[in-house]
Amino acid sequence: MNKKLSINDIAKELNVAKSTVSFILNGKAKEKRISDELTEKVLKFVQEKGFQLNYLAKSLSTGKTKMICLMVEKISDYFFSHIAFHLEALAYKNGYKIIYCSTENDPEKTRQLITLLRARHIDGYIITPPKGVEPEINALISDNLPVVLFDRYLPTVPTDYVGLDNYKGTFDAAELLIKTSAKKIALFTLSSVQSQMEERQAGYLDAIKKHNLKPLIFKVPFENDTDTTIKQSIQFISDHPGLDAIIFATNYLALSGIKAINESGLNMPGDISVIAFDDHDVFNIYNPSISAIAQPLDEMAKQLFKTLLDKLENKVRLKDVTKVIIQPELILRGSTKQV
Amino acid sequence: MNKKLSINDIAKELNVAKSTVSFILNGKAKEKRISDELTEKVLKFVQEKGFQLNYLAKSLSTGKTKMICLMVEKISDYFFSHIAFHLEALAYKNGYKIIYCSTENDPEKTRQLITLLRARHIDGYIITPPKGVEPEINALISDNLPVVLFDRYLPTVPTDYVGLDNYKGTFDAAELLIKTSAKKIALFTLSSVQSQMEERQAGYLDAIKKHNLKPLIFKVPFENDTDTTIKQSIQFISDHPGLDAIIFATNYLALSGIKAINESGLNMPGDISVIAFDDHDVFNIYNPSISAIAQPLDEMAKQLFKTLLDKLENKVRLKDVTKVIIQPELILRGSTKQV
DNA sequence: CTGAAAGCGCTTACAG
DNA sequence: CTGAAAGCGCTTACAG
Repeated sequence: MNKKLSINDIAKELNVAKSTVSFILNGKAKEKRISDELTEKVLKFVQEKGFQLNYLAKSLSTGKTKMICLMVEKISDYFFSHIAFHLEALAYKNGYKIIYCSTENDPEKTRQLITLLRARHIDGYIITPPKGVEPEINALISDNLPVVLFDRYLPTVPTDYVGLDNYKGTFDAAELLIKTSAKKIALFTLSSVQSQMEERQAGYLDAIKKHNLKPLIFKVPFENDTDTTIKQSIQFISDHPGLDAIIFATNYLALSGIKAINESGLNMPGDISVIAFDDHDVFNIYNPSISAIAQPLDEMAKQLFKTLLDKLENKVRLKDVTKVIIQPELILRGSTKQV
Repeated sequence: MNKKLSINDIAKELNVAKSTVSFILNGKAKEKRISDELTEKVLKFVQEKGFQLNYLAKSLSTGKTKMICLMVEKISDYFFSHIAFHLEALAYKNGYKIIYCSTENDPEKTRQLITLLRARHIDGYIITPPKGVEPEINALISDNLPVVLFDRYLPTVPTDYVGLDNYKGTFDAAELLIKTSAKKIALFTLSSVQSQMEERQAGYLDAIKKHNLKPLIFKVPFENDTDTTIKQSIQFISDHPGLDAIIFATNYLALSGIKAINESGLNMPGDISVIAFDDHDVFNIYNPSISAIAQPLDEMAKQLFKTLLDKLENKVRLKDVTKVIIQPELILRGSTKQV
């Protein structure tokens, strides 16, 4: 009873050709001019027996695994785990399974992951790439594997990309703060050369410049743990008296920064206004609630999957490069003064 | 150049038997008494060419895919996404890939997922099961597929389980609150029959009973959205004046509840003490910081993977059932009074 | 150590 | 519509 049924068994049992069964199971009955009667009969039998095609065998002969890889910086991050959830629904609806993995922004680890996954014959890749893996990603592309980068891109890799208009996010946030008459606005960001971080910094700088203010940037070392970031944030705040607003370039920097603001005995938004990049469940719960530049997670996942699927199903030619830039949403809450 | 090398090509190129190459690649050179010289030669060639075994073909003939399924309630939940991250490291180190999916606690969806994954010949399953899928999980087990349940279990399914000592978590939390002389302690939990929720409730009830207090339980409907939960929490709090402590049975209930406490104009811990089940990054950041009954994520993932791997590698017989109960850690922070 | 061979369970031209 | 057959790229007894 443990023995799995195969397409062969079915063919024998029903006295039809193996190929006929295969055609019917793949919905090619009409195309192959197989009688409705026979089609019915086979389908019914398969139903009753609870027969499932062996996907391994199918994959081996078709070359398609119907699996995609979701390679993010860290699957436990709020942003990535939510993208994963939305992506899952879309993938499964279209018959795809998702294998996830975390690069931890380490090029060497990322290279190994790509190698491992290639051996598995994954059909397509969604990747938040660290710098330094350009050759490996280009190799995927030149082997005709669809690759969609997201959240950050690599300038020298000509492939699909889905990401936020990061520049607009910080630009608008800075202008909003200026409208609430903030004069000394800092950006807390990462000491990182990732494209999305550079865009966020550029947006901030341009807004500051436009209004003839002085930029003030605190770069948090990428490898910091939370406690260190909090300590350094407290130090920065005390080194810059009169600081009246902070834009945080990521939500976890915001969480540490808010702790630092509290510990410095400052009030939000009375002493200091705050806007965080990337919304987070708790920003709404916090007291005061925290303003945020939100990335529309659902929309982003949709665009990501659509872009990949178009390639997987050959609706778009592999060589055609699609860039989707999603508009951020500035959500004002209690941590910023009213305009 | 795009054509992938196969084991056949290598055999021809090097003028050796295909089987020899296969043996060498699978580390059976010694066992098969193949000369070191030949082994070297093949390995070197493979290195140079960057040859990768086609895993699909290998899987088809061995019946093993070296893939495991992580089926959780919702991959974007803090707890599950962190388990996913820890599990990933362990899995990859051992040559396994992980396919994730979310049951959303829906038995019908879960059944479909199991069917889909079975067709993919996944080697093993880690599942947080909703009630109602007992037959499907039992079917996996009787087909000799390793299944480890976690976070919650199904009493009628005799298989491995890794979970927290939920009872002890709430029991200790309630006793701690009683020590801080709280008299009117409520439990906010879900209207859910999941085992872990029942254990948490039992722990609370027993501690309350032991100290001759009156239990006070608020069951939040499972299908609530956040805003509804907040509103209902505010209502509950106002319906119960003198409430001086709340234990939240999940971290997201705590987040809503804390919002409700704020909006009710109450102070933590002055008016009301709070302890949340499941720690969360932001509990440490919040002002005041929030006490929590922490699940050791790293330890839990380790035990989960070890339990599964023991079965996958036949270190433990399939029929032997392992139950691992992990001790919670009560982390006291600013939201509870000092003892 | 080698080689030929069967088998894993599918798909897909091809001839009828 | 059917059937025989090759092929996908491996693994693994088996005989030498």
